[in-house]
Order: sequence, then structure tokens, then C-alpha cells
Amino acid sequence: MNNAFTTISGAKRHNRVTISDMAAALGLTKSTVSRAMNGYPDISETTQLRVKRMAEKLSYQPLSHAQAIKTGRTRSLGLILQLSDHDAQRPFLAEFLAGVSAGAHNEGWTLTIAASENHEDMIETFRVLLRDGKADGFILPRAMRDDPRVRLLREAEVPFVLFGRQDDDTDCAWFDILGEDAMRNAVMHLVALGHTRIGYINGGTQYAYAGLRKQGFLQGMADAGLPIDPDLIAEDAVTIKDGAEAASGLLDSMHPPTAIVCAVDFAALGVYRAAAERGLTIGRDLSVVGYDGIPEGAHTQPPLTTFSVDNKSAGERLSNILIRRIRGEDLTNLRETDMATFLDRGSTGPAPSSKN
Amino acid sequence: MNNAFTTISGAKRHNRVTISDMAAALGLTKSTVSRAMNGYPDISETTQLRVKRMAEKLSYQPLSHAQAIKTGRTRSLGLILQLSDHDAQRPFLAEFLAGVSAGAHNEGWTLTIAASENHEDMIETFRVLLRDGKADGFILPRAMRDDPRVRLLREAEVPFVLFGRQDDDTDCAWFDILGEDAMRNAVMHLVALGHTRIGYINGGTQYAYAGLRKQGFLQGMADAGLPIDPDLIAEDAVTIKDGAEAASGLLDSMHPPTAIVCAVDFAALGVYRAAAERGLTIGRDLSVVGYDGIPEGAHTQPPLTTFSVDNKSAGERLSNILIRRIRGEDLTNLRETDMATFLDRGSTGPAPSSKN
DNA sequence: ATGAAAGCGCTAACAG
DNA sequence: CTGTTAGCGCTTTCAT
Repeated sequence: MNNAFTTISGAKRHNRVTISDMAAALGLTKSTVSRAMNGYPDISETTQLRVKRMAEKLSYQPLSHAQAIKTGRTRSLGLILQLSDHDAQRPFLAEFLAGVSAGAHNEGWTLTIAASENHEDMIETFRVLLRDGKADGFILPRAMRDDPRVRLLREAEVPFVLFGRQDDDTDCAWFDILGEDAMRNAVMHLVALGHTRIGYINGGTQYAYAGLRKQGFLQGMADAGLPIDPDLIAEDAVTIKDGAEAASGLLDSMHPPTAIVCAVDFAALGVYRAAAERGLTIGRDLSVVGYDGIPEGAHTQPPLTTFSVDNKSAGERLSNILIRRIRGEDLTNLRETDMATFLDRGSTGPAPSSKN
Repeated sequence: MNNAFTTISGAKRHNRVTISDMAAALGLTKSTVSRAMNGYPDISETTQLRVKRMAEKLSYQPLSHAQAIKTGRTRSLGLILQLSDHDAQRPFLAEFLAGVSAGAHNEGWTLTIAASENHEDMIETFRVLLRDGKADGFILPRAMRDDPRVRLLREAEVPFVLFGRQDDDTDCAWFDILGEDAMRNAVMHLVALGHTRIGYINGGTQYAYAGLRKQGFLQGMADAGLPIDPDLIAEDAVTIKDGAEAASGLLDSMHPPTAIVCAVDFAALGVYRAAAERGLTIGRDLSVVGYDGIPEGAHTQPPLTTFSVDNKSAGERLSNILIRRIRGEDLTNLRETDMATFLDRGSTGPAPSSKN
């Protein structure tokens, strides 16, 4: 261990300002400084201020590891990415991470991430991160209807926050986008254009969002007084391929739809593929609405109408909620939501040729 | 601070096995255990083994914060994502993270990531992470020809490893994919099919890869004895839009190419768009080769011929290199490379109609 | 309202 | 080779 790097990347590289420096500079003891920094009520207002000003001046920031050794907390958020998931997760990952990271950074926290290949792997990763105190709490993206991560963390009494909902969300803080509203609005939009035969391609059924979005679609149809044709509803499409297959089913049915609503953006891209194979022109023979996570620039053919989601601000809000929970606020029943943004790229009514 | 969560997520949640437990169980002192665990040579083979066995048995793992307080190192890799970058970074991010994370995890390390919006932001983030000892070293993705991050870390004497090359790579450990070979092979492949007018759309010029890949293309042309037509070479295309614009230029030139090689996959998708606008059928009127980062499932129209990159194993190797550097190995001049994988999806020779 | 003192889990001189 | 001792930077009783 006695080589160049040991010293270089070793301990007291840049003589950091420590709590002792603070104490000396202020003529107080370390313990007073500590309590003042942590806002204990038994320290006088005056001292609190004096200490905090000095911290500012000397740019003193308690070393999180040193704190962690006593408190067990390290000011770090954990995020475990599940990669066995379908590709759909990928396009918005960067934005989402940017948000989470920003939210953490603003409060002086950091983000520890790990990727897991499968379920056992994931559980194991959680355990290691917790055992070694690498994360004080977790952000759980892509909530599943009955999420095993939730069971695990609930039982371990570790703070967490969900991106998405739960069938049973007691004691869960969550944030979600109201995809059901988007789906309902999609229907209304298409109905206003004159469509009456509207298909629906749902997303991954193990996820909470699928049930909700489907409800939104059904609600929209009901609101418009349109009947539901089971032949025009497909489930569980999360990739382009899935979407293409589902769309093929709908388009080849006895009575094909003039418009298709997709719960997942990738599925919408699949609809394009299926339509092309059948010589159908999107925007004339068929209208497509996609719920959007794919960043604008990554689209070859963006759905004509889309509901885009601000994944970055979602990440930021999730960070904030989690940090507050870890700090001790009782947010076990916090529910926050955001709307997807409507974005029309020129969808049209049903083609005159379509005879329904 | 005195509420439910303080205790819950607080310190000695699960009574961890400490070095004292080890010492007691072994009838040794903490210091001996410590040195044995760290493989100091002044501890007898026998003891080393005894200690390590016991660690295994009790599943003792030194608490990284506690170590960090003395050593300054926390067994954590840093990764700062630059988001102002173009979208191209996004599709392979998940795979890349999976790799980095796996590489870290295998050695018992963790991954701390942060996102930065712009350059100042990034520098600031580096400083904070270093000052607070949140990362022992950094992985720098998307190496630029003359990378400011490299200057910063070199000067601060902090270990790092580059994904990509440097104009001046003295004292830099790096790993890179041989994109230049892929480009050269792309040309040879097209030439073998009978193409002679081959266009080239290069990637972001500030990145090291652009110069290299272009060289590879030129080399391929030279090897084939084909002349270079400057009209058939475009620069700096990293998005679909860029690619479409560049392709438009080439296709509308006096003497359009029968095939186009793209340094960046997104640009290849742009070529598809431009071709479609001109009524050209890919695979008949025009062949396209793309250097691939877009995961298979995320393609609407994958380039006919592609060189796909294993971003996951790249991440893994980068982790490993960095960890070894941090541990003190002198790898300042390590250069590792990998090949892109050739993947033909049925590209064809020039259309008979094209008269050149 | 503040200080003194002990200790968190670990490493690292210095002895012997 | 191993034990003794002294911290690292911070928090936290317990006094005062």
C-alpha cells in the first residue's frame, strides 16, 4: 500500500475545515458547534446564528462519513435500477437521473445507484446497500401493483418513495403522473375529431400504471357514449415489437379502428410499423396517440398526438420527498401527482374511406 | 429530531459485526484484525487466513465510512453525467450504468452519480464530491479531444479513467472501442457489394472519436483505391435531425452517394428520414451503415448494417480499471480497447439505376 | 445554554 | 509478528 497513490488519494489531501477549527474560531466547544449546526433547541438563537455564519465563512460542512459513524446516516439517496425490465425504461433514464440528482444536490445529498439484473440480485443489492449504510433511503421507480421492494423496505423500516402507485399504498409516499387523465383526454381529443372506433393498447400489466391508464381510456369512451369493442383492446405492450403485434391484431380485425391510443410510447412506434406494413398512412388512414417518455430527438416518427412527461421534475420531486422522509417528516401518506403535457402534432379525423 | 424515524433509520439498526467482535472472537487485537483484513505483510500467513475465515464466517465487512474517516477513501466510484450533451448519450446510458455498477459491485464498491447541466456546474460537482470524499475516483464517459475534466483531475491528482481517447493521453488510463476499425470495415463491406460512391457523416467534432472514425473511413476508402469526394463528407451530426440535414446535403449533391456510412447511430436514423422524404428506399436505392449505441428494441428502422457496441462490458471494464488505479496500481498509461460487433441486416449493392 | 468527556468503528504509528 | 495507544471528525450523554 505504500506507493504514490496511497498518499495522493489518501486522507488529508486538502486540509478540510473540521469542527475543531470551527470551535477554535468561535471560542466554543465542538459539542456546541455540533448541536448548533444540527439546530438543537438547547442552543441559544444567538449562538446558532454565530455558528452558522462562521460555517458559511469558513465553508465548513460536516463530513458525512464522520457523522455516519454515529448517526448511521450518510446523506445519500439510493436508486436501484432494474434492467431486466423492458427497454422502455431507457430513453427517459437520463432525464430522470438528472432530476433526482439535482434534487439531491440542492440539499447537499448524493445519489448512490446500483443496477440489478434480476429479482434476487435486486433484493441482495438492497440488503448490501442498507447493511453498509450506503443509502439512507430509496427511490423506487416503476412501481408495480404489488411491489416486492415495498414489502422489503416496509419490513426493514427504511424510508422510501415510489414513482408510481400501489394497490395497497398505506404508509407509502408516492408521486405519479396522472396517466389515466392523459388516456381519457386522448379519447376525447379523438372523439372531437370524429373518431368512433378507437383502439387501445395497454402497457405492462404488472405495473400499476396499466390498470389506471386503461381505466382512463374506458372512462373516456364512456364519457363519449361510445361502446367498448373488446377486439380493439390489447394488453401488455411495452416494446416496439409488442406494439406492432398488438396493432396488427387490431388492424386485421373485422372492424378495424380509425385511431389507436397507446399507453406506452414504444408501443405507438410499433403501431407505425404495423401500419406501414399494411400500407396505411398515419395521420390519414389511422391516428395514433402515444403516452410519451421518448425524448423528442430520439423519435423517428413521433406519435401524432402525444402526452409528454417531465421526467426530470419527477425525479426532482421524488428526491425531495425522500429527503424529507429521511429527515423525519411523517409523509407516509403523501401522494403527489403531476399532469402529462398534451402535444398535438396534427392528428386528423377518420379517413373518409373508412366505413364505420 | 426526536420522532419515529430518527430511531428507525438511525444508527445501530441492525447490530452490525464490528472489528471488535472480530477481535474478541479471534482473541486478537483490533489492530491485528485490521491489518490482516488489509493484507499487511507484517501479519503472518496463518493469522491472515484465520482472520479472513472468521470475517467470512461472521460476514464481517469493515464499515466504509469508518475507514474513510481515516483513509479518506470510501470505496465508491464517481460518475458525472453531462446532460447538456446531445440526446445521443441517452439510449445506452442504462446499459453503461449496468456495467459500471456491476464492475463496482463485484469488488464491493458503489457508484455515486451526479448530473450536471453545464460546464461550470460540472466542475462544481467534481469539487464537492471530492471535497466531501464522496468518490475516490472518476469515470469520464465521452472523452473530448482536449478534456477539461482531465485537466481538473490531473491537477487535483485524483484517479480517473476515460471512456474514449485524448489528444494528449500521457498519464491517462483509458478504454475505448475501436470505432475507426468499424468505419473502415463498413467501407470495405460496401465496396465488396459494389459501391463506389460512399458518403460519410461524422459525429460531434469536439469528441475524440470523431477524428478517429473519420480516419477509419478515409483509410477504408484509400484501401479500396477510391477517391474522396469532399461533397460526400459531412461533419458534426449527432442527432436524427443533424443526420437528416447532413444526408439531405449528400443526397441532393450533383453526384449523390449510393451508400452512406454514419459515425453515430442517430445520424443513421436521420438518413432514413431524409431518404424517405426523397422517395428513396433504403436497401435498394441507398445503403446505410450506422455505428450503433441504440439498443435493438428501440430502433424503428435499424440501419441495414451496423456496428454494435457492448456498452455494458465497457462500463464494467472501466470500473475495474478505475478501482485498480485507486487501489494504487500504476495504470497511468493503460490503454484498453474493444471491437464493435459487425451486424448485417441485409444491405445490398448499388441500385442498377444509379449511374456512376 | 454550554462544556467535559466518552465513544462510534476503524487505522496507524510505535513498541516490543 | 503482534499488542498498546492514540487518534480521525463527529455526536451525545451527563454535568454544570
